[in-house]
Amino acid sequence: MSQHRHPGTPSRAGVVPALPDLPEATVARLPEYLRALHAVAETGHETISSEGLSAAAGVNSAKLRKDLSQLGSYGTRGVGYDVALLIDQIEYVLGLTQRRAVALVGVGNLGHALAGYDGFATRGFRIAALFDADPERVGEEISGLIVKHIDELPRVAEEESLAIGVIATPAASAQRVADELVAVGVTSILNFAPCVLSVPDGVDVRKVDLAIELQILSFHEHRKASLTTLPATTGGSTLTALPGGLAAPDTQEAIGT
Amino acid sequence: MSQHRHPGTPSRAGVVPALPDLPEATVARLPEYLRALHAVAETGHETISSEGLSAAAGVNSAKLRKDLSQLGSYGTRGVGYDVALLIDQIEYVLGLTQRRAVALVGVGNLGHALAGYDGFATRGFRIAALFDADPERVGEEISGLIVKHIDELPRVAEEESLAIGVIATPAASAQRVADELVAVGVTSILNFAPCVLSVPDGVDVRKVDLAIELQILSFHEHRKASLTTLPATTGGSTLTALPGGLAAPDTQEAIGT
DNA sequence: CGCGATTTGTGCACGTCTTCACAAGCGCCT
DNA sequence: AGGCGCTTGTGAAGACGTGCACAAATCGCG
Repeated sequence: MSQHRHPGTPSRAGVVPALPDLPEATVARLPEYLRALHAVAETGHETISSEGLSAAAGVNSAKLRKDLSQLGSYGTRGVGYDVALLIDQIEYVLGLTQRRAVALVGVGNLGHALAGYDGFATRGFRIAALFDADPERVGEEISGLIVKHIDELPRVAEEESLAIGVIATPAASAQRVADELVAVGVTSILNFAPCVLSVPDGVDVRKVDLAIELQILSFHEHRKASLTTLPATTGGSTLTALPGGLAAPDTQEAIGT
Repeated sequence: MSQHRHPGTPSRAGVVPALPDLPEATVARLPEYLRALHAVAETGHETISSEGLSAAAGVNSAKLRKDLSQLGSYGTRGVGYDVALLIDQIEYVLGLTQRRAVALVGVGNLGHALAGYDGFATRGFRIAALFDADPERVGEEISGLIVKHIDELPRVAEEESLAIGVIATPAASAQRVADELVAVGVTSILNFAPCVLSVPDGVDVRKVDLAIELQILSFHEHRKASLTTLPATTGGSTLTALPGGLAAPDTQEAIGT
């Protein structure tokens, strides 16, 4: 949908800087800005201030301005940013002007959901093929796509231009799949398997581990709990507060694999 | 499985520091160390050096040592770290000595997968209840749990001690669900909906946006592509390299909602 | 018992990221 | 035309995170 047509685009509108190497922190926030901008666009506003957009994106307004200024100066002082123009710029910088093909490997529990996740389709990506190593799953249809055997990866990679791969296999298979993806020319991998992948230079890997996210939250829960119970009791009771440490968790049950 | 019994635990073994406020960056890595440690434990090694563990966790060894030193000194110079002891310590710091109950709201595409994800169960969490607002889904059984209507949240929250909530609803419902979770005492939220949540102070929110991860990868793809094509042609051809900018992506199709 | 090999724990320097604060620029109103 | 209010873009300072390099500590062996 190219409904973003900035009204009075002057002659040199749409000029973008020559992909200056943006700070990673900035790159990681651009997609969030983009999402916020689409939301703003739907409300009908044609411009938005850094204050308004930063609120919608959940960041500090100075940080947002600095981030956007790295793309070039697309704001107007006293007015704000042109929503449609900014959307175009960010999409260009992120390389979303073309719909990128993604290969998804592993159609187990999580892979199944990812294959059906419409957020990929609506935000610049197209799942080009589904793969699995389990012969039982090959042939199955998932949201309009037929699951292929992983051995067909090289053939499919030739037909489509596959640059991005998503790994949703068990950890034990992840490294092997990664190697195969790299072998057919994939240079970006999104890894959902709970393990570290080793890849050659030039290949980017991002990892998403759902359990890790919960464990980080668990830490904060633990901290909040120890903050509210410890200072309440002066000497400490439930968890004995010694000058140098707490009672050992030795007797409690440990959790693990 | 409390099979981690460090052999010769001296009298004051297991003493942990009183939850010093660790740097966020360190906290975010501890779960990764924990996962690597479990992997090492399965190989039978009783101790591991910072070099070996850092390789398994995919980080710099100095960083790992500094991280671990913040928990207290649990390594032995010349030897390394006691695997079982370190597992206990990290699990304690992360608050994983108790299996935490988690409420999952939204059993659509993604929520369905999360409900069946065994990584939660094996790494310290228990999905206590599933909720959805759609009456059609209420009553459905997913991996042993019956989906309840979101209105039953307060009742369930009283029975279980719910401190962590996972939101896997569409973005439009996420804020409302967050408010309801906070209302029943949830103080940590893992948000899969592509939107910013506003919550009171003291409530932690972590966000996972699958499309954003892909968009970040897309940026790097874009950059890699412009690096390999641009320097090849001196003056720039495909993407005209002007002193201040490139040709506009104006004519190309924009992607978005 | 002493020595060398090994590995931890950390001081220090460097780079990155964040935030404040404000000058410069823009549009609108009079 | 001029002034006023609003907003961007950025300099500078500080907080934070990273990685090197090395002293201190421990073990094993002769």
